[in-house]
Amino acid sequence: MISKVDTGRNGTGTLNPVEVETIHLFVQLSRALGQPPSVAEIYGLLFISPQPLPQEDFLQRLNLSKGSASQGLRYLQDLGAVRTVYQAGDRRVYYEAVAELRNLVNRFLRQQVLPYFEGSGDRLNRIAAEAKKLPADQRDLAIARVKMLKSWGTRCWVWCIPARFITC
Amino acid sequence: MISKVDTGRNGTGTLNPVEVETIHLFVQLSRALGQPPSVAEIYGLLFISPQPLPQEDFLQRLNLSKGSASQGLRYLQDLGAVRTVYQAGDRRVYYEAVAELRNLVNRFLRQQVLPYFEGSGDRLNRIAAEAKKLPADQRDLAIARVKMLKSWGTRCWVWCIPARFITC
DNA sequence: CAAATCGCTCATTTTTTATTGAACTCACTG
DNA sequence: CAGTGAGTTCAATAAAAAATGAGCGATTTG
Repeated sequence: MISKVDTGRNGTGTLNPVEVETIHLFVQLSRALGQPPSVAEIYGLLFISPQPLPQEDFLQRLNLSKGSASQGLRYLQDLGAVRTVYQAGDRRVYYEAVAELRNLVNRFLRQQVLPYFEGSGDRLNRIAAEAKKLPADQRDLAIARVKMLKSWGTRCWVWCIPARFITC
Repeated sequence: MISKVDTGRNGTGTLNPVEVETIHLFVQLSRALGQPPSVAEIYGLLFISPQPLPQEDFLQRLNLSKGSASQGLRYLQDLGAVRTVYQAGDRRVYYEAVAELRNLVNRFLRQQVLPYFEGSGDRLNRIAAEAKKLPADQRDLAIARVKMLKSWGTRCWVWCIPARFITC
């Protein structure tokens, strides 16, 4: 991946130095955040592209397989990091990056993190119930910790997601 | 891992239900954040423990290997998620969880994320320099995007890290 | 309607990551 | 100073994750 490089405009199957470096940055970042490299490559390329790109571009310019491109784009779309654009007279679906940090962080927290604190199964409430049954020397701390975990869930919202963004 | 369960106080080699559930929650969370399960298990157990624990406890109660416990604890300590406690009359090192969300997030951002935006190699400045050489139709967007990436680095600080925490 | 295009799915393969445990160091202890 | 316990390191192994691509179905085109 990220093998072909040229120095001028991006002909088919090539990446210019700015694209290479940008993609590389996203790939590195993705490691820290536990995201697959192929997804980072896709987002990186879109992030630096002046115009929307069809799937084909990812296959050719990033040397991705059809599967990776398809799944990666879907994942990014679900995450709200990418949106589709319809191009007149072209059957293919074009993609463009949604390049707003706040938006990205919000959605990441909402979709990947919050569920564990507010899962429909209400795991935290179950833990709290169990905690009350513990022997005295463990109970107090356990109850306090569970309360703390609940507050973490709440804090995610308060912290990063201004009211105008809460639409779901 | 997380195999032995009992319902009373935690004898050697066992985990009570609250511990199991808490650990499980952290293990799940760790997936979303790209952290190894063994690290999550260690942190989860410490998080819910009323008193500091020595390495031995992780070997026995979580069934971890010496290597995992040692490396995991070190990793958590480097991250500032765990601190050591000295226990009178015991040669072993005891650990306790640092359970402050802000602290954890700060350190994670500072250590795992920020470096890519402010690396000593100044990757972003190199990208910016390259961007200026691009043909007109790509240059403007590229320059804007690089500026945006720089602002992301800055935003990390402004966002989550009140001045009183910046001590390094 | 046959042929071509686009893109998805998912079983398999490849690659990466995490875990293990034997061998070691260091510091105490009797 | 031999023996023991705590803890680390790191090469080997096991486990998990990511990537691949053949095989589909759906849609368009001539």
